[in-house]
Amino acid sequence: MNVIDEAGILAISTRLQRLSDRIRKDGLEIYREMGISFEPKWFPVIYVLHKKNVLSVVEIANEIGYTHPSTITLLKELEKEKIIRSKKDKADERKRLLQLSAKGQQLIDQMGPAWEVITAATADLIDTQNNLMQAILEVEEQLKMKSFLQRALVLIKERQD
Amino acid sequence: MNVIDEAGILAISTRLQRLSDRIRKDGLEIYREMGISFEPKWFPVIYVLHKKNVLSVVEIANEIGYTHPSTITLLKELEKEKIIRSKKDKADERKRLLQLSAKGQQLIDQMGPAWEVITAATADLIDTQNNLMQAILEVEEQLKMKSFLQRALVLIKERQD
DNA sequence: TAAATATACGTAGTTAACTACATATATTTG
DNA sequence: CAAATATATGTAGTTAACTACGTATATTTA
Repeated sequence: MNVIDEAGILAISTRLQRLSDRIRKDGLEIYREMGISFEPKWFPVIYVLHKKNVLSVVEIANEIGYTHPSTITLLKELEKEKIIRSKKDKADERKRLLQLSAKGQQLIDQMGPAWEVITAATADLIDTQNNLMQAILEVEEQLKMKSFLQRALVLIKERQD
Repeated sequence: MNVIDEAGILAISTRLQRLSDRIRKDGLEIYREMGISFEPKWFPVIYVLHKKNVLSVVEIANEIGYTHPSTITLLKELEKEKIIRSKKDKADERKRLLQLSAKGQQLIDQMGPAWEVITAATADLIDTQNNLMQAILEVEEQLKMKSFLQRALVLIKERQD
């Protein structure tokens, strides 16, 4: 990956994705290694239901930052696995409310130690001069202030003058 | 995305992907804004052929860090767009050699300014206390020394003792 | 309060990467 | 030098996200 490495900042999106992928793949292995039948892609949904108890489809989607169709696909899988269950909201018939099942609760208990391991291993991995997690947080702050596109548009405008 | 944000380091893979996606989408807009008909996903291939002139399929795949089937799909698209062309390697009949076409070269010339803008806008975006590009480089170095999985396995082993 | 709009959920199809497998040519080895 | 192995390319099918669009219910407004 010589050339992409040389391209540096210009290929930052590709690099971020590559890194994400690598970490996710190893994440799957870690769960396996610890005897937990769990897919990393389920993490956001499981985690949010663990923290918030009962949420609707769109609420979950917003919390985890996915679109609702993607979320629905995940929810279907998790319901099939009997990790979560759903019921209609009586107050608002449009809504479907999701929560962890007993099996899901058990899974959470099992996952506690795995999460500790993953957290510690990640902390170990990113403990460098420029901390990756901090960098992500800082860039997300920057994006809140001004999007990447807006920054570029300013530069394009400057060039035209 | 409150909860995922709170999960912090535990959801780092999700965060990296989200960031990559956001930058890529704005990247597409930047090219459009500058009147260049170009998709960000083509970048790695175009860039490597710009730098190295003539390469085989697998050489390109290795350079850009994708699998060869993914690379073949990209090459097909680019050939259809007449941005690159290919010929058999006479010395090794298994190989197909790729290079930029005249149209591809023109595209490169057009893209120079866009790359400058993207580079500058990215530099602006990630110029925070913990520099994202540096953090990526450092983590990649860490991974070379010891994979994420290996780090986790050490911790799992410690727990068992 | 009927009509217009907004919200919640769902389905269908797309995208951009992947893995697994197949085939052709080249290289190495018994 | 024939057989085994390695390399290069290609195809088929999968995955995990997406966008676009449709329907049902709730809310707002003329």
